[in-house]
Amino acid sequence: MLQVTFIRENFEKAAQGLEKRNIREAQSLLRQVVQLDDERKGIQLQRDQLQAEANSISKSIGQLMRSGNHAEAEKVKSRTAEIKQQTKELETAYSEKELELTQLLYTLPNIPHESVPTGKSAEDNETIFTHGNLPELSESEKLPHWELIKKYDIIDFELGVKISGAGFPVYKGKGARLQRALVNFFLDEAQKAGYMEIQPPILVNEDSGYGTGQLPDKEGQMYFATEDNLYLIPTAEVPITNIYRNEILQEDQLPIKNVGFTPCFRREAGSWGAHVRGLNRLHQFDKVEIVHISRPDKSYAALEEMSTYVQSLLKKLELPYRVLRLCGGDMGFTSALTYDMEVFSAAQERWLEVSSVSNFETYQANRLKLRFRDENKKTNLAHTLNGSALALPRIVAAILENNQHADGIKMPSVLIPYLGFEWIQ
RNA sequence: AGAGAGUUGGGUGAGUGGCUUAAACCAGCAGUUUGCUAAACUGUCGUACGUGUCAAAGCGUACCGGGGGUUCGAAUCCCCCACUCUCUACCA
Repeated sequence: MLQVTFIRENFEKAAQGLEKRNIREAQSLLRQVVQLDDERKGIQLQRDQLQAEANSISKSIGQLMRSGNHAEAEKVKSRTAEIKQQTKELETAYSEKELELTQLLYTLPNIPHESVPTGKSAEDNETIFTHGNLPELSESEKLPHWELIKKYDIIDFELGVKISGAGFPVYKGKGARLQRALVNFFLDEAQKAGYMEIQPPILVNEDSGYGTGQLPDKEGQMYFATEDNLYLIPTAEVPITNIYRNEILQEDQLPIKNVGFTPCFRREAGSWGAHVRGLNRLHQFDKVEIVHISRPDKSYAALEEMSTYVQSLLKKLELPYRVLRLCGGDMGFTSALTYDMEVFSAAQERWLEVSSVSNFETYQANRLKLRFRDENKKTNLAHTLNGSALALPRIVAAILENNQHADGIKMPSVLIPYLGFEWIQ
């Protein structure tokens, strides 16, 4: 969530930022924040002073008791009743005010970076880079991936329905090998690029959900194990970033670069439609995720590094792609700047999002209490960033569609050492 | 899953209702001494919010696994929860 001190010191900038996200009444919402915080401070001052008085009375009672002056002690005691009552009231008022403030802050998204274009929807996103030529398939060799996987019997949706339900495909034979090859390729590349590999839990507790911002708003998106109060992760971002929750890092530990492979689980309630056939949207899918923890002054350089890295993967896989800078209306709630990487899927003739790389600045770190100690030994909130590198299903869809021939599908050469075969036939 | 024992600062670890402002030691940091290293000595050493200030120092409040309660006063007593260890059971 946003920091109140930031809002106080950058009121106009914050208001303009929220307006870029099409939030009406941004000024008035921010004024409310400042006012609630003022009220909170006022109550805290009264409460603390009263508490100080109570503490000193208690101490004097202790001294009287020790010196055996019980009568005097009893006398002083009687005076504490009123203070106690008042303290209790102030304590309650303080908690209420703090809760009210927090709840208001939870409703405010991150302030977009100045380079974020204004806009309402995905149509207003800015294409900043395009790479590769769009493949031209003949009409006879233009099967969408949901037909190709049947033709070659490599991914089975019906079987998934039998075992689990819609959106839980079963990967078979060369389909399963392709999954494993991609995961290993992505992890090896990340290691070469200086990332430390993490294998995190894929069930997380409530605190972790709040830390990275999935809670309180998006609990409907996560599967929940009620018996144990644990959520199935929607992305490895959650467990990996929460490693650093409530930590004060030393400056020489930064930047932190982690990579993790996990399955991801999303309920996707109510988001099914014409465009989500086949591998385009699933309840369970595999993803390799990269996470950076950075000094504030280095975080945008880190974002560019991540973007370049993700693009290098797409180039090696020989997939045509484009990079979008998301507009204010399409950007995720917690992000300050997001690049989406989309690959072209030749039979569907659509761009598919395969990675989303974001800088959250201090928005997550504030909830996470993720700080670092700077050269003056002061603690500051760190910046968190993450991105997919990469999400598998749509990559698989594009590889299958773009490389299809009449007699089989040719695998990208970079994967062949991992696969042990060149063609799916 | 059952029984028992635990959870105190970066680490070890004392502390069963008020001289605890959480001892002591180790590690860390700064300094003194010193051919160098080591050692010794001195000092310092938590977080958050508030207050104060140009900034700071200082001061106040809270925090001893988390939450609630008893009390004038809680690390200490009571209740709930989480986690750790040991034994038993089970299991890959």
